[in-house]
Amino acid sequence: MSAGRPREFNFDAALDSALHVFWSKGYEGTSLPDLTAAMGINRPSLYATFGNKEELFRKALERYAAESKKRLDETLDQPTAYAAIEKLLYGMADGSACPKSPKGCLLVQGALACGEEAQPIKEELVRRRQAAETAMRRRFERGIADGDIPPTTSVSDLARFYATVMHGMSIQSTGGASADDLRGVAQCALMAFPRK
Amino acid sequence: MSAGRPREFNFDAALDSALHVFWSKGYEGTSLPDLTAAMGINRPSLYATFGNKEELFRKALERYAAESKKRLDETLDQPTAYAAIEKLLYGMADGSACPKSPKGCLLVQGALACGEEAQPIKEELVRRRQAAETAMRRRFERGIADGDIPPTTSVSDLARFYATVMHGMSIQSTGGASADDLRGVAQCALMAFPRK
DNA sequence: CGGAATCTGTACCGATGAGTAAAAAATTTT
DNA sequence: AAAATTTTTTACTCATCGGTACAGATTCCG
Repeated sequence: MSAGRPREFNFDAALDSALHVFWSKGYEGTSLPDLTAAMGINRPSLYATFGNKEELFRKALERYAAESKKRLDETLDQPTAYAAIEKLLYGMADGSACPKSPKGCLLVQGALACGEEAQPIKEELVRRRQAAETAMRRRFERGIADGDIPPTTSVSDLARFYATVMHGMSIQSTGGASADDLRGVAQCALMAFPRK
Repeated sequence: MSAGRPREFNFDAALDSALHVFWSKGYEGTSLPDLTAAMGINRPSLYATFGNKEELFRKALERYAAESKKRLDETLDQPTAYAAIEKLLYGMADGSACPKSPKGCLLVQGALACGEEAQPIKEELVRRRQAAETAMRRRFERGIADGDIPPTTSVSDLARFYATVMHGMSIQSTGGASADDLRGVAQCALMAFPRK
């Protein structure tokens, strides 16, 4: 153990609390008092441990994205591309019902339209959404290689389409859509999957 | 003409400027200096003419929604439900390319995740998105009556699906997607349209 | 011409925003 | 037991936020 007074809060738990606040209120909608209250620490502790508001957001985002990417990769690892996207969409529909997590996806809710000060955050989220879309596209490329997607299919269009649906589901979720509503959306979206 | 010193700015032009700022920065991301600068008026004039920030947003939203609803109704008025949704989706894809308008849809960008103070705005936007979805559902109901949609189709699921796609397109647009990218999304989405 | 009415401009208000200085408290090392 | 180190706490700074008071300017109506 290092010298000095030990910190009285749990790093990961506090970061998780911060994540939840950012997730539900967005970057701009979250104030420092919001954060310190949820994290159960006072301001100087926050600054000493996590840096300023933007750095804290990035750390929380990193945590979210790591977990998120893990689940995405697991979910996409199905025998066929169709099964992969099916599981992804229904997983998102059911995940949005979970009452302990804020509605929607942090990559969408975090900072969509914002003032100039939050612009770097917005751009970071754009990059992360791009990365998710790319992961889907790669899965579709494999689908073509595996022969379960017609080879003439534009995988970038298809990936962009399903990314779009998922972003839209995030909006629907914050708008009050139920898990059942979202399953209906998922079902419709699957009808667009290319067939030979 | 009424008595008193005449106002030196154009009401509609100023409201349009405010709309553009809210549209690109969101409700929370927009400050009063942002607004007064864009509108070319000073603060007391803004308050006297449009009320406070929230009322100004509502007036701008009303303007946006009126125009938006007009276009929606026109677009949906096609011989078949398929033609209607096709025109709607491609119209949105092309509309997002227009460089004089901010990216995305105000109903999505305006206030998605926000602090408690902006909550009423967020809820208002949810209602307006609902209204658009309802308009689409009604068009699909007509499609069933007209016999150009299979009668077993769940029109509420279908309307929610296309609403979801459009919300997602709004996200994609702010993320830098081109009109061509969005046309690809529209094309995929149309593949989900029910066929007998 | 003289109010009455309305808009413009400056200058301000209190509240809240993010961020920090500095002393007190708790622990390890010497 | 004393020194060094790190965290906590309180209290503060300065900028910006939304919103307004008030005086000066410009018009209409009598």
